[in-house]
Amino acid sequence: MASTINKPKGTEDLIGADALTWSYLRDVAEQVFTPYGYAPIEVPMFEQADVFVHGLGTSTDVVRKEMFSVLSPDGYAKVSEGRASELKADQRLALRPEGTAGTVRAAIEHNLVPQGAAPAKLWYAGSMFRAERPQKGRLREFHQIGVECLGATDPAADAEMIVMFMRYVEALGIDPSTVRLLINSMGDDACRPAYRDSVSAYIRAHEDELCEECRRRADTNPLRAFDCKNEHCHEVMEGAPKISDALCPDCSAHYDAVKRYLDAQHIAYEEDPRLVRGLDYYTRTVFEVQVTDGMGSQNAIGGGGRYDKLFETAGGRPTAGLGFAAGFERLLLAMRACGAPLPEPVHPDVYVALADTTDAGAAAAFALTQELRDCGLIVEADRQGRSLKSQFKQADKYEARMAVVLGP
RNA sequence: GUGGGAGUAGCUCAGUUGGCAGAGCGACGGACUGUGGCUCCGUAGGUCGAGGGUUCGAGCCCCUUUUCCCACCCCA
Repeated sequence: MASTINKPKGTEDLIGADALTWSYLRDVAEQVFTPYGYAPIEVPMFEQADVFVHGLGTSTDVVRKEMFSVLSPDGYAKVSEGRASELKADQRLALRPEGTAGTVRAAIEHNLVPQGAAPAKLWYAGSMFRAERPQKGRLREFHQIGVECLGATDPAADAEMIVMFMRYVEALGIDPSTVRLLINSMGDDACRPAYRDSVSAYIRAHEDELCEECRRRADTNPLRAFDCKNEHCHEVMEGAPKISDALCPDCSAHYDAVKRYLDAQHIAYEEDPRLVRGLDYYTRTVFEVQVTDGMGSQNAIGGGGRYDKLFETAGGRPTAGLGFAAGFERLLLAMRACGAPLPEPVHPDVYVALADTTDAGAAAAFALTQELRDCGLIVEADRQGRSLKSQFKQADKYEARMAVVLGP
């Protein structure tokens, strides 16, 4: 509507049913995750920018062009005076674009995974920020529910997390026939660099057949060429070396074990050698859950994987980790598309209608509404001086179970 | 960041070649009713996203801008 002040592009006011649903998704998450030993954690919505820059990687789109940078007040003063180069690390902040980097920072800072201790299993729900052009299923401030399992190296942890994710999707009532789970292994330090080089070499050998973007990727991020939407690139990349053939023995054994655990739990999955998570911290297992109905072009409702190098990158001691995040807005699209149950607004048990408009009558009605609420009932009453007739209409609109009339 | 579409009443949308700003639903008041729901009568509600231009006259044509939607890209 005509207004001089608009909400920022790509943000959303969560009102009414949507606000209820966000809270519902958190409640269901807590119900599903708690038996797996997960406990809630809340970390800041902004961190020193370096937490994300170093954590996610400087070559990622998220860091290169999607971060909301924030300056501390003294940092802002420096930039205003043209002394941006003098900014200190704690003056360059950023709104969190995802939850893992901040959680790992907190885990290191508070030593959440002491040597020899059991894994720290954490879940969170909150806003994330990425400065992308909004579209269906994609906002600049969006909501994620995420989990991180820190300190577990065993492939059973990977499988357990995937099972837990699928249970969550199921608990939300998303039609399983529209859901598919994609998995892949990205290897580790022992095998990925060599694989990366071989893909890079393959791209150079087929330069004539690939789009400009993919040719550029040969240097920057060759694995991303697998994700190219261009049909012809897609075909050409079919012939590229497969990561599954390039995994080192350890990674291969780990990946096989994950698949065996999933098989044993009858979790259906598709191996997708082209699945490349866009954040640099992933190693070994990566996975993505897609939904086919109602999603527009953003069909991934969630994804994640293992990040065994992130702790070291962030300045901690070597610690294994894995996690996933699911997007609230996308889960909601999927739930709506298949008619999954959504929370509904509550209706009053009682509507107190006032026929006696004397001060004494009003006081009696006021006292009654409070008394009924103190008994645990949901009670509505008119606060606009409506006529009795109008009060009945209101009671009807509220879908109150009964009306109490006070007066002659 | 690059494309395409859109913005008119609370909501969904009409609005012809440029000629008094419209409908349905909703809201509010009333009639009827065994106080609501049905039906009927009535009332209110608009900076036509914003700014500029052309014109005797602009919701309509031109320019600028902004927001939303969809797609690319990327990801949740």
